[in-house]
Parts: sequence; structure tokens; C-alpha cells
Amino acid sequence: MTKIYKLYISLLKKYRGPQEFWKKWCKTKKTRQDRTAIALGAILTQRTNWRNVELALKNLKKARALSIRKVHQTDRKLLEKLIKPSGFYRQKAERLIGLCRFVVKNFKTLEKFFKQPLKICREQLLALPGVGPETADSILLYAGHKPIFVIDEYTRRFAKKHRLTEELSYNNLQQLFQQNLPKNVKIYRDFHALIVLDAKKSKSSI
DNA sequence: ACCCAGGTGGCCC
DNA sequence: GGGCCACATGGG
Repeated sequence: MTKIYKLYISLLKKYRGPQEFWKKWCKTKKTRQDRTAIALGAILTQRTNWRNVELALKNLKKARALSIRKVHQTDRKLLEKLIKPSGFYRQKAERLIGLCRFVVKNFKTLEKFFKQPLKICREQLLALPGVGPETADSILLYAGHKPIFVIDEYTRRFAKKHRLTEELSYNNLQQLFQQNLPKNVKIYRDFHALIVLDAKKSKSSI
């Protein structure tokens, strides 16, 4: 067992099981609305608290606009208003529309988009304006159920704290985690969520 | 009244 | 390849 895998096991023990923060927006399995909420949430959460993202998602749901097709059709000004709580709302409205337009025009649904191989999906997401590696990988892992490890600020701090590597670039960290863990969607998701939880706990206990 | 939060892209050198 | 900046809201 690798050092990274051991760290995962110890976090699991410390918090007595996985922390599935996204479950609130994925109550039932793999429904269209769940996938959509997570995919849109990946853009909404850029440089923003998940709490504020939930306010925006709630507004979308209430307006019956929590679907790829509806966001694609929704008036831009209205969309901006609905997602306002998540901050950077003009930019994010544009990014959401860009993602939804791409899916609707080329695939009709997210399900059909995700039928493609992981590598192809990732390239296509990265080509969209406002979708960088973290956003793309979050969409792939949490909405698409694809085995790819998400690197974010918390993961980076975690790697630093445990001296896992010197090279903290996105690609290197992603390779490191993937090569030291079983290739498994659930492990990738749970580990990432535990890293975030642990960072927040230790911060509040100082 | 500050300060921060699960990024990205554009600009400059 | 790295450093700096804009983007904007809600909560401590």
C-alpha cells in the first residue's frame, strides 16, 4: 500500500466514513437534474464557497431552470440574476451558457456527452472558455462518474503538508494521486471530499 | 470594516 | 514560465 493510499485510509477512519458533500444535490442516483446541478455547480464554485453555490442552485431549481436545455434557453440577464449569490455572476452566466450550448448543440444531453471516452470529454471541456483543469475534472468525476482525480487548493496544501512531492503543478499532482491509488471513482471522490473536510476542521480548531 | 472563499483568462515581461 | 489583475457575492 502506498503512502497516499494510507493517508486516505487514515482520513476515512478519522471521520468514520466518506463525506459525500455533493449528495445533497444527488439524492437519487445519476438523474439528469443531479448531473446537471453538479456540472453547473463546478463552474459556480470557482473561487467561491459551496454555500453560496447552493443559494444559486436553489434559485435555478425554483425557477425550474436547473437543466442544461433550460439554461441554454434562459435569457442571460435572468440567468445572471438567479446565480448572483455565487459571485462573479456575469462571467459565470457566460460560462454556464457556453457549456450548455456546447452540450445541447453537439449531444443534446450530458448523458450522451459522457458516453465518449474520458480523454475526449476532458479535451472538449477544456476547450470551453472559463473551464480550466479543476472545473473540467470536477465535472468529469462528480457529474460524469469518470475516474479522474481533482486537484484544487486543498489538495495542493495537503500534498505540501505531507511532503508528497516538490512539484505542485496540476498535472504532476494529478499523476501522483492517480498512480498511488486504485483507479476507482468512489475513492477519488471520497478522498477529495475528506481532504477538504480535514482542512476545514483543522483550520477551525486552531 | 475588514478578510476570505473548491479558478480562469488576459496581460505583461 | 511566472507575477499580477479583474471578476462579485455572502458570511465570519
